[in-house]
Amino acid sequence: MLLSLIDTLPEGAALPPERELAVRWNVARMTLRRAVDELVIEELLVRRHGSGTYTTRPKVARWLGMIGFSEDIRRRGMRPGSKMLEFRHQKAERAAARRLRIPVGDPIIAFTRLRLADDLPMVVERTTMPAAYVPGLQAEDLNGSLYDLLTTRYGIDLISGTSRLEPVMPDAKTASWLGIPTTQPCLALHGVSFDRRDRVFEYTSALYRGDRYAFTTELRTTPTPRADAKGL
Amino acid sequence: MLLSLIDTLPEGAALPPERELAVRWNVARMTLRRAVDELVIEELLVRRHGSGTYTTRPKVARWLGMIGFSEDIRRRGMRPGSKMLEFRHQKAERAAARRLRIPVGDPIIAFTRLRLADDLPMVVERTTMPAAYVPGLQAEDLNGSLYDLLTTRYGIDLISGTSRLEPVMPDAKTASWLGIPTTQPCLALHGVSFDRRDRVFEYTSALYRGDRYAFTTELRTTPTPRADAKGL
DNA sequence: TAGTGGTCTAGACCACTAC
DNA sequence: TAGTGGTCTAGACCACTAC
Repeated sequence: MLLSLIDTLPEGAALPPERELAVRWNVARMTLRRAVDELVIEELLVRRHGSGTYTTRPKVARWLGMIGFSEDIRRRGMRPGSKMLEFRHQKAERAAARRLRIPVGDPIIAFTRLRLADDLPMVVERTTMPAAYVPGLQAEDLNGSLYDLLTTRYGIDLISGTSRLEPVMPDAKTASWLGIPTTQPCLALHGVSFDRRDRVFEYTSALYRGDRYAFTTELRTTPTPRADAKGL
Repeated sequence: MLLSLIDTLPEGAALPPERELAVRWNVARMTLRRAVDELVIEELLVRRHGSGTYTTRPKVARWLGMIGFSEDIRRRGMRPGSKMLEFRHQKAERAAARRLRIPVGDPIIAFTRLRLADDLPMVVERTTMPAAYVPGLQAEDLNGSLYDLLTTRYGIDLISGTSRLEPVMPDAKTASWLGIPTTQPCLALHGVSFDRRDRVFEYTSALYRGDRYAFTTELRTTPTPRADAKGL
């Protein structure tokens, strides 16, 4: 019954309150909750304490290990935001071409966004991708999750990636965007994402506020290997 | 209470019936069951319908995502090294006791080591563990891999852990150990490791040279949906 | 402060096991 | 068939959200 109900709702919509559903379906609230528990584990629903229970985004493109900023912030119980700082069409110079595995001079799109969580600046993110992969992409399209956009508009799923973390000092411009002094160390994350055809789809360099954004890993040897932050 | 009880039982032993434990601990049976549920998920217990609930037998698997410094350096094709900077027996103050989940005042061992790769300083690592877990441990034993030592001498496998990464500036002493200026940002890694009994076995704080030691992750959405380097 | 999810209770009956 | 885990009930109160 829950699944049928979810089917009738748009993504992100609130379910009726647990008490109401329990009465409607003539079960105890605890019983209803156990059913909801299962769908929460399957990530079809998310609970927000004191607020409600909500449907999630479509399952096709659901990031598992690999999630974007927006989704990650949501899972942390905050509201993601985005502010476009720069958006440009340009030609790939040598470094970009090598990273993206395209010919020098091919058109690329490069943009820089300030990403926020509950309106607080968290990270400055610069993304570069071949223009041919995202025809018609406009700056205005990028005020939310890039991954969602790729999936919904272009039917593209980024299925793997590599990234590297390093500590750096921010330059003056980045520091002012993030609202921190230039003396405060940040975490730089450089990464590439691949799509199903093993194309390098995008290259990202991001500078995170180290004081606000904790990178954590959970490691387990059995039964299902969980993550692999080399160096542990 | 369940964890303590499990500690007293051999592997594969039956727990007392749920109804009995609920009465003994003065909770509703459903409440007890929820606690058992958690340990079943963690694979410390298994249920057998109509029969009972049992402690599990040790797991087969070895290190996957979780490897120590020595092993990691070897995999990178370098020669690991270690230099003891400090080694002390002391009593757990409140913070340490809470982290290690032991009573305040219990004896602990704390040591700080400089770890090298091909004789170059890479990281200053401070480890704290309950003294009772490693009887007879001497500073001289710790010139190599701690994990190897735990396995070979004490028969202990650390099977899971969590860690957190953040960018920090080194203090003067640490900077001089690492051979860097105090103006160069480093990566701090704070982590705990658990053994099979879900005991917190050790707590580590490490400061890595960001310029020499790259933290990388590889993420894949398929086939095993577990990887979870938050923030990627 | 009203409304939401989060947790717990004390009891009932079902399903399965071990004999 | 006695004893075990599995599921459900109807209610209570707590914690958090959104206003």
